[in-house]
Amino acid sequence: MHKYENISAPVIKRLPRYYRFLGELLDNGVTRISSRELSDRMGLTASQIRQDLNCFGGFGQQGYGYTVEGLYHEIGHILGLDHSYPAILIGAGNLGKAVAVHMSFEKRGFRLIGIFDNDPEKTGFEIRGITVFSMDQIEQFLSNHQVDVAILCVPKTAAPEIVDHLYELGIRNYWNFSHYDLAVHYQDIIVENVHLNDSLMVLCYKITDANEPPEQNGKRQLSD
Amino acid sequence: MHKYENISAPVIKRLPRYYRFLGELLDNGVTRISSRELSDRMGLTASQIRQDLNCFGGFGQQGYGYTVEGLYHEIGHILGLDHSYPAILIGAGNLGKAVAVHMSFEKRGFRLIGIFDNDPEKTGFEIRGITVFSMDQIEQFLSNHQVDVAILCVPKTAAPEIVDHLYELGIRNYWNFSHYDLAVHYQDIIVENVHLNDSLMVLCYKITDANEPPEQNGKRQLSD
DNA sequence: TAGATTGTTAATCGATTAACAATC
DNA sequence: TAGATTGTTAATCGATTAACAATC
Repeated sequence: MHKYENISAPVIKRLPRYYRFLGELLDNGVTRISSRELSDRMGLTASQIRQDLNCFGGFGQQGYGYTVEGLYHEIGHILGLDHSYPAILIGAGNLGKAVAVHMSFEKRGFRLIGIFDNDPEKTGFEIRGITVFSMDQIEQFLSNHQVDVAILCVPKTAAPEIVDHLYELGIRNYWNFSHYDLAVHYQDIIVENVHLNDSLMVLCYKITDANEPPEQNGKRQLSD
Repeated sequence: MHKYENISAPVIKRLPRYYRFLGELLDNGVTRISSRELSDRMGLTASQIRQDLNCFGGFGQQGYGYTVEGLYHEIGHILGLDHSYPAILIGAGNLGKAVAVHMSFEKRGFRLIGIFDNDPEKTGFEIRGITVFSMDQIEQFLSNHQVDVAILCVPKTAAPEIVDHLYELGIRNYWNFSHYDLAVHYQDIIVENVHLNDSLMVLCYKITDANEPPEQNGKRQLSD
């Protein structure tokens, strides 16, 4: 099914955005679209869209373009959204709670089946219909449930020990909100990082750079 | 002060990570470090570190390396963390609340001075010592307070109208958690996106691709 | 001084854009 | 058939890596 080797990171990162735009078009009742038209709406080149799509196969038709619905589902399939990887959330603080309540895991290839926290004050409560358990109970939980992914919403300081434990118990896929650099410490794992602090600092850079320009020249840098 | 033009997006995105690692070294009492040593710890090349840093100036010393503390502060300054840009948060749902409570704005060049939400059920409460106001009160608030940044934690459906309003009131910098594509609609703004759904889908891709390999070959793709 | 490591130039690699033949 | 638009190859552009002279 998935036979895609050597797809570059930039291409992979663009897929969700294609998916989003195609979903909107679908909602608006648009049935077909050319790479040119899509590129105009998304603010990139038609060439890039065609190159990106052709990493995975020829989904279009010469002289016609792409079927919106077809392409939408193809990309969803490429992304693997038709899976339902069982995931557990570690850390039921503000961020963890927000992630648990906020995300549509089911539409994104996952399902949340467990929530754990070290703090006794936080255990026992229900979030999204899931009871928050103590970290001590993870091992037992994992022996009863297949778990593919751990979502790390713990402070950096707590992360090393927790990950060490999870790794030992066989978890190899991580959605990492902590600022612990997982990939540096473990080689055979899959990590997707969400570093909010980093993002905020990048924003700070952009604002600072735009507002304190060199004397002769007030150009903006519109990167990303 | 900030005289950095044409710094590429990849370089800018790496700066927070340098800052993070140097902060750790500083905490651990390390006083000097070579590009080689740092590259080993971070999992990239020494060449890249030297190239990146030399976009902004020569912070090292031949034969010695870099002073950890000096470089840490230099990068903090490059990022603009010594600012205190006043920011308002739009949307006090789970995500907005988490962002408000969770982030150390002061360490990242910002300060949170206002929170707004459309839902009357959410207004009146205090989050992080800040009373949540109704969206109707934004205009008045902005006439009394300098605000540089809006943090958008609103649903995609609500975003266009809200941004239209904020833009009209002069807000040009956005930390965007909504899935509304700001940059496509407004050209003269600065946006830093946090698209959690996109990140989750990228994780889904990576897992799917690693677990359903081609017949003859189970190579992993360790991108990013 | 000799050793180490930077700053910087040159070489390589990869990603994006342009062009166009294939074809619906 | 003629027009349109893809899939794909070639050209360009940019980012990363390697090399080395400068220098602390």
